[in-house]
Amino acid sequence: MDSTRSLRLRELTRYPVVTSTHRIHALPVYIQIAEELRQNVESGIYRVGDQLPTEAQLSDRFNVNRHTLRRAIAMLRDEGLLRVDRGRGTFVAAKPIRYPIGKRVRFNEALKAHGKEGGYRLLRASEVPVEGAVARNLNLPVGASAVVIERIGLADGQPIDVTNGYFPSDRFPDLVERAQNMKSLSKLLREEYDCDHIRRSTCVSARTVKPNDARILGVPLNSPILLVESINCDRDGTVVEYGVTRFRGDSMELLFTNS
Amino acid sequence: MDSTRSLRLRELTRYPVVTSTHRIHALPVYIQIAEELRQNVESGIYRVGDQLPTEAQLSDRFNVNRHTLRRAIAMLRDEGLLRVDRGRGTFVAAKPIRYPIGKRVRFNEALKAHGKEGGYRLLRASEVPVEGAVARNLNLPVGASAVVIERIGLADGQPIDVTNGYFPSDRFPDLVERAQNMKSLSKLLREEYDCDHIRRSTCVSARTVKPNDARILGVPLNSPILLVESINCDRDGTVVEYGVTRFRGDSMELLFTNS
DNA sequence: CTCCATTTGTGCGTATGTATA
DNA sequence: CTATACATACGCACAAATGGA
Repeated sequence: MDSTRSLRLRELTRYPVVTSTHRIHALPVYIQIAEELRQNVESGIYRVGDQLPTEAQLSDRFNVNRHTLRRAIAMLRDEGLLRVDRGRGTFVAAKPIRYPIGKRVRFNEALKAHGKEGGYRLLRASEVPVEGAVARNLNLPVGASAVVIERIGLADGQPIDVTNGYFPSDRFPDLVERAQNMKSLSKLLREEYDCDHIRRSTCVSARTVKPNDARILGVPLNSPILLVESINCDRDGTVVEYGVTRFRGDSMELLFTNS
Repeated sequence: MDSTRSLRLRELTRYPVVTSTHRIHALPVYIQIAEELRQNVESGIYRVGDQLPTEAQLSDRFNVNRHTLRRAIAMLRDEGLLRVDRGRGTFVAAKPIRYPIGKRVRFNEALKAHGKEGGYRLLRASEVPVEGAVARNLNLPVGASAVVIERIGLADGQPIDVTNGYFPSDRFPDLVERAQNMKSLSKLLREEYDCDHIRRSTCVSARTVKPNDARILGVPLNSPILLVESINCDRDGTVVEYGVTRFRGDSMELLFTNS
């Protein structure tokens, strides 16, 4: 049998009709199938969360052995397009939220670009004495006072990240009280404290989630997270926030562009 | 017993002498101890890889209960400064390599800044037909030819990352052959192909390592990695490389700055 | 709870086309 | 040319997980 034949598609009406205008001949069949399925997802035939036909059905539709089809599925699973649940089926994976990192901190805007409703849930707002990395990055002596604001970032109600933001107490008087009912932190800083809140540096590494964060984010233990340390400044360059954010690794991408 | 007393240090000559100029009074003892130890590490009294005194010795030195000392150790362990091996001891953890992400791709320079010798090991250089994300990002039709260069990034001989770089074949003729004995990829592109290799965008997410990468990087399965997709352009803005890099999460930080 | 159908995961054997020495 | 190694594809069987009766 010819192992590099092109696809012979048995086009069943029950399944999305496949375009046959751009037939590919030289590529392995499993890659051709992956491309077909990718197109099906990108063109909206299968939408996020949808269950794909079973492996048996798909291998029938593409007229290939189940192994061949599984290899195509595996490719798309590896690149994050599909999610395969043993015993349940194959589903279109939720696209990771792409968060562009620029000078401004625009979390809600990034979510809206994905058609999601952003939001925060305040866990804690209190004054603490600074130490370690917090003291160092805020340029405060150890033991000085800072306001820590711990909050969960939500996308359509689902937890996406946990952030501990540290603000120098003397720059932001009464921040603890004012943070209680805020809707947007950027807005609060801008309107109440005349602070522009510009991102100076962002340091990214990968870790495994800690038990407490796993509980908050609703992910299993040993899940990967993006650990992001950000230093945000005022217009005059003084540091106004040292933030430590733990993003869910599976549903978040940080995009840095050189415009 | 006063839980917020300051440190009363029994300064033993066997241990590094502690500065007593900046006595702190209001902070919890375990934080004061953590600050002391952090200072000890930062000032070079304990160096990377050194074993700290045992918990018993340290609790004796700081005149506190072992539980109090352990809490200080835990803080420093959680923030990555120390590494605690059950049954062996406590050690100063290797500092993560901070890799500044700018317009230019300067991996070796980043390593030299950490006093490490950079290097590459070529795993594969071959021509492949493109599909999926590679085709999309290189703006090539599915099935077109690209050169894939798979290489391990080394710091002092230790694997730090695995990168698959995809280059359009027609822009880089004979790249497969020329890549065999190259020392620097940037240099090769610049000198042989008159290509400037400027970073356009960098997309970061966190994943768990795949078995093959775990073997290459020498990390256990389920370790977190930084998955970095980068798109690099020529002077004229055409895409010349689509790269997928998997960094060890524990020993690498990516630093993005808004200059 | 057990039982069972459905669905994905894994292993082995076979065959063929492609690339290389 | 042969010999070898590798990638691709198919067929069959069973294990493991899920979910409903």
